[in-house]
Amino acid sequence: MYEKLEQHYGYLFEPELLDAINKVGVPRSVKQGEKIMDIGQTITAMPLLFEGAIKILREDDDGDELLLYFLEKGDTCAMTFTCCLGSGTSEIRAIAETDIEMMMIPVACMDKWMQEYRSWRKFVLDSYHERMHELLETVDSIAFMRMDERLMRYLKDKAMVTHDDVIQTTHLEVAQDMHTSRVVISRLLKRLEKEGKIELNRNSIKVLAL
DNA sequence: ACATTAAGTGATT
DNA sequence: AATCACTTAATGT
Repeated sequence: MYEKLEQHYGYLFEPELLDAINKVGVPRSVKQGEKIMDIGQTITAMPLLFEGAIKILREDDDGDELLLYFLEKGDTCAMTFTCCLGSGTSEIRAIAETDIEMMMIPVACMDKWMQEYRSWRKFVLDSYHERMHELLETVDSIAFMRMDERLMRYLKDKAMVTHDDVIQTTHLEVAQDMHTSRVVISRLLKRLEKEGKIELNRNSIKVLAL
């Protein structure tokens, strides 16, 4: 496990910190589609991602979902930071977009290391900043972009995090992530295909314009 | 062969 | 852009 830690975070953290992480961190692997965290659940640990991607969702009153952003290797979840200061319960849902390998760090350590390690402090602050930025981009896309632009952004994003230009999904799933109806997505996808930006097949979408 | 699920389409708001 | 109603296509049993 230490090798993975060093491989993915060695350039960020000093050896002592890597040791400390290795000591308290609990390795965890999650299969694709599994729920990692749900709304209202108490947060006890923060994830350090080694492999795979996680999608972060918000839920409305009717139980409909909305994709906020993806987490990738080297990322960590900003929600865990806020929980340390506030309620301790999650405001978001996290689902494994692909198979995941990560390490869970107890929130207590996370707090302690903030004072002890400059590199950790920088890592946490940078991550927070990055998440905030991504969140704003998502807000922008919802508020200012047309649906077709938004859809294209979604597809590119998804292709990016899975490292595959062929996205395995259904129109319905896309619609739910974007909080719209399947019919709308089907129509837009059809149009994007005619424009030569994507290729459609049952249960898969190939993104050409990367 | 039949049921189920995914995707395409016209019409209406 | 959302919803309804309906069709067609693909896939599982």
